[in-house]
Amino acid sequence: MAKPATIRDVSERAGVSIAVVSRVLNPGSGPVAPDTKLRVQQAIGELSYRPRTAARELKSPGTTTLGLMLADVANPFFARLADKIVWEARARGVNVLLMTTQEDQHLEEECLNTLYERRVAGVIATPTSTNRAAWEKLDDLNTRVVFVDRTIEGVDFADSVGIDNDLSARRATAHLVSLGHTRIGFVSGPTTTSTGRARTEGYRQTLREHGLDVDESLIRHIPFRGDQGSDAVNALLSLPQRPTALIIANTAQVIPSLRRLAFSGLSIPEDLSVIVFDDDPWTELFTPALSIIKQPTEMLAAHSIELALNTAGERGRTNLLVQAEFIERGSTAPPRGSTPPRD
Amino acid sequence: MAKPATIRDVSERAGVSIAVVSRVLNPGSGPVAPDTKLRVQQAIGELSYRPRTAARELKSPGTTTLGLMLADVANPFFARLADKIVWEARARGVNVLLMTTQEDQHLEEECLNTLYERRVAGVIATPTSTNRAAWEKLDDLNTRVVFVDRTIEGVDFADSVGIDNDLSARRATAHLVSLGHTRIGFVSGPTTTSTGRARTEGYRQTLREHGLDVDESLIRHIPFRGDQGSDAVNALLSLPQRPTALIIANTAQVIPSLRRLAFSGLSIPEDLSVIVFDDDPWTELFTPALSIIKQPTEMLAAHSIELALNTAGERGRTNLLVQAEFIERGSTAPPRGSTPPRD
DNA sequence: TTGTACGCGTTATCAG
DNA sequence: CTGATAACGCGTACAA
Repeated sequence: MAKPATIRDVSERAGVSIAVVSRVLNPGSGPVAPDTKLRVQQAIGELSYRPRTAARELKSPGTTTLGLMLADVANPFFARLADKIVWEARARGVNVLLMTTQEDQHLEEECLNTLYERRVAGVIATPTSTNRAAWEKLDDLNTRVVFVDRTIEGVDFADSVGIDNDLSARRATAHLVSLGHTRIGFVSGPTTTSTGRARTEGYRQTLREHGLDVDESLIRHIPFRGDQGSDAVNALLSLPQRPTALIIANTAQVIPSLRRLAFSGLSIPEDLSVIVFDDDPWTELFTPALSIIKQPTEMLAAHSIELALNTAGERGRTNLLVQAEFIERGSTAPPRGSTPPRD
Repeated sequence: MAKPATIRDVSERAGVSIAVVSRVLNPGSGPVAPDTKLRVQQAIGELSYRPRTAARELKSPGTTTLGLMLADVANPFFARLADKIVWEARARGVNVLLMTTQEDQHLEEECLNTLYERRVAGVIATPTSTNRAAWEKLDDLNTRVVFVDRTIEGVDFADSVGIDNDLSARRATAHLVSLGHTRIGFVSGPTTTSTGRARTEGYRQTLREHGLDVDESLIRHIPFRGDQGSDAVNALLSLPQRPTALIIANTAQVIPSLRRLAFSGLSIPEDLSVIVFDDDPWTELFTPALSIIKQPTEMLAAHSIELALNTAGERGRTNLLVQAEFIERGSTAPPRGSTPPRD
């Protein structure tokens, strides 16, 4: 009920001017006599005074807030990312404004505008669309923009941090090929996304390098949101020559895909080898334990923060690719016998 | 590089005063001639002007920001909650400041101070400790405080939203009893938490109502963070008379617990029936599909927001308990044979 | 219908 | 070492 104390209240109580109080509040901004300082601190304590952030921000051009714009926090991968980022940010004394785009261009633009209005110090985002104008305004503000996990083209002032998608897909594919698989289904993200494209490319390349044909009907590009993983798996399993192995390179679709697999009656890995891009702990609890591509969430978070809060250096100059680990568990094995599946 | 336009720049370009621009920006705050309005809007467009949030907040006592203080966003339950809350908040034009306490009193206090300084409109939190002084300062600000999922005592001005923990535990326990189980292990949260206590109480009551003894050695209270679920399960299985059923009422410990179970060689549900408090999609993919207590995340989120943004009504008057659903799947069955386990 | 002038809480400048 | 005062960008009485 009582109005919060202002810097003026403190100054009066301590019998000094507001300037002195400010200097006590921001050490290093000017000299203060030891005993004066003590009086001020006491007054601050008694009034339980706290400087108002809004007023502070009004003066200085920047803020101590970071924008975190993710596609979807319900996705455990993004959730872990958010957790780490919030943690790292806190350690640096900055707060995180969380927004979700739900993979929607329109929402994304709205978020970008809000972030602009709030003059956030930096933005860490999983971009959904090339919203040139909106992104550019942030650049005008000198705001650091860091793309994490994905990238978009046409925004050249943004730094980026992600995993080596191409290499990750290569590893997964090569592993299956080395086991003897020749028909490998591949479920990936939309071709409009950098991750969707890079992973598919790694897959294609690896097959070619091993002298195998690339059967386009084995590749499925599906959205991150929704349940299309189920349909995609269904389609793959209904192929005249069904695949003997499957790579689910769309993390958001792992669960729907596996749900469909469970209904198929196929046993893993005897009938079908499976590798998923997902390092959620439950993948180890699945029967059989799933072979995975594990994304180093902490690394992604740490690098993102570093770039987003780094005032030095040119913007858009850094494009980090951290390696994802392939962990072999029980869901991958040589194809059944050496006879191809009947058609 | 170019400094962002201010309201003054717009007024000059449109050949009007800043007051008029402000009125165009905040419709309803005063009359504006149609053609003037048009000129102003055009100027705004040309300069791509956006009012600065910090300056806005300085005037009005409140803000359009909501504080979301969760224990841990890496926990999928909280992640889904955050996702929904961010979504609902956006729909109401408010932004969400995300913070995590990691179940740490000290961090919690730090967060509360930050939220105070920022004059957030409301706070939705999973409280960790009774930090009377810090919570009270928010109350002085007239800030709505809503506890979600958990509650603490001594903060009587806070509203709360959670599931009916007592009833949920009763349902789970009753189900197992009705199947014929008499020795039911119970893994719950710390006794210092409202959820930990309520769930355990529901369990105890139900056993008593059915004329069964409450064997305290079957009850394990473990922290939310860490991997103690593994040890707890280990201890329960090592009991002279091991339980024939297990309720894991500590969502954060479900995975560690199940991991330990997987090593035990026990088959579910033949050797051990299992019910978990967790509605993550993977619980359905587990073999066998897990019987669960499903928390209605969307409801929790919707109610929380409603309370946190509701300026009307007395604070601390509302304590919502939404029902959690028991979903029977494949992990529960009558105990093996009718003979009690040998001792 | 429009413009002027002030206040919001803080920090920075510059004179004492 | 300290104090008065001018910004910062926006909203809003109040005057024109």
